[in-house]
Amino acid sequence: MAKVHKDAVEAAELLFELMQVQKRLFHAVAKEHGLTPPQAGTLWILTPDEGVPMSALAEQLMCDASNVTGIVDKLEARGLAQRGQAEDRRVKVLTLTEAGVALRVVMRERFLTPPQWLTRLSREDQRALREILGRASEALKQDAE
Amino acid sequence: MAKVHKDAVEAAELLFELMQVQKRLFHAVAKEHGLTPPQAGTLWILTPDEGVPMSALAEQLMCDASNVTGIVDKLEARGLAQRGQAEDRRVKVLTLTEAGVALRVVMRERFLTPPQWLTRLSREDQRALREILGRASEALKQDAE
DNA sequence: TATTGTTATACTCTATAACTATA
DNA sequence: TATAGTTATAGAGTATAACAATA
Repeated sequence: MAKVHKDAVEAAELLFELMQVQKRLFHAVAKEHGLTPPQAGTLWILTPDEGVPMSALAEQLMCDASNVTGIVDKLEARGLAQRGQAEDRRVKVLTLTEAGVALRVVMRERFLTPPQWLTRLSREDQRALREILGRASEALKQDAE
Repeated sequence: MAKVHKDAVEAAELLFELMQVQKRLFHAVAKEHGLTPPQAGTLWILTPDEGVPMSALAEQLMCDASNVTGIVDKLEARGLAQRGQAEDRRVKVLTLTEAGVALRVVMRERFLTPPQWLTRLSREDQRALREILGRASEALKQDAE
């Protein structure tokens, strides 16, 4: 087993700490719009571009497929999302309604506005952070293949 | 309002992506030990050193104080945590049992072992990441004061 | 036969409000 | 009066298992 560098351990701890801050923000933003976290998560996952099968949504929400039925029912009742038919007639694809797209934009803007702990870093730190996380993200995508 | 640099926005997006990976891991680790996420979160928050009031736990778990009662009941039933009396006799302080401390150690080791996307970064990137996140974390603490 | 989504069920989480015991 | 924790209640999330429709 490869030796894990001390910097990696400390970076992981710090990252966990900052994740808590982001999690708190996500809860707050969802609540502002009268959404529960899984409902907000669904709105986050759905794109204006293409439909998402129920099963894919379940995987991304990290829950059983049976739960997705109820969550989507509520979004559909609020007029934010809708079920559609796919080529394979067993599959139902989810899309956002116009209202859903609009709410998604608002939430994303609110949530992706960099938090203060990030904007207060120097320009150089911001740039370095973006580059390093970008490399990490690339490595992650190669794993998935 | 200060201009937000593009690097900050992209870093925030990348951070969100990596958070998903960590969230998935947390769910998995909790499940491995037969704990629900809030139960595992409580085990994470409690320390071997000092007791934590129920209200403080509720704040950290981001839920109403009334929920904490049931969550702690379950941990107590499993012999992982226990309620104790504080000086102010209205307050109940939570502490970990021996078994609770042991399980906490196992979970923390499993969770804080830096993920592959982090360990595969170069030594230089790991060090820079640790330093930058450390500065961000410091700025965060000053906010709280 | 296998897969997708749904339904049924039971348990957990969650917020709100009312209650108790302290302060 | 105010605060910490509990209880009661109702709604939402969750996993498991069984089911219908489709492949």
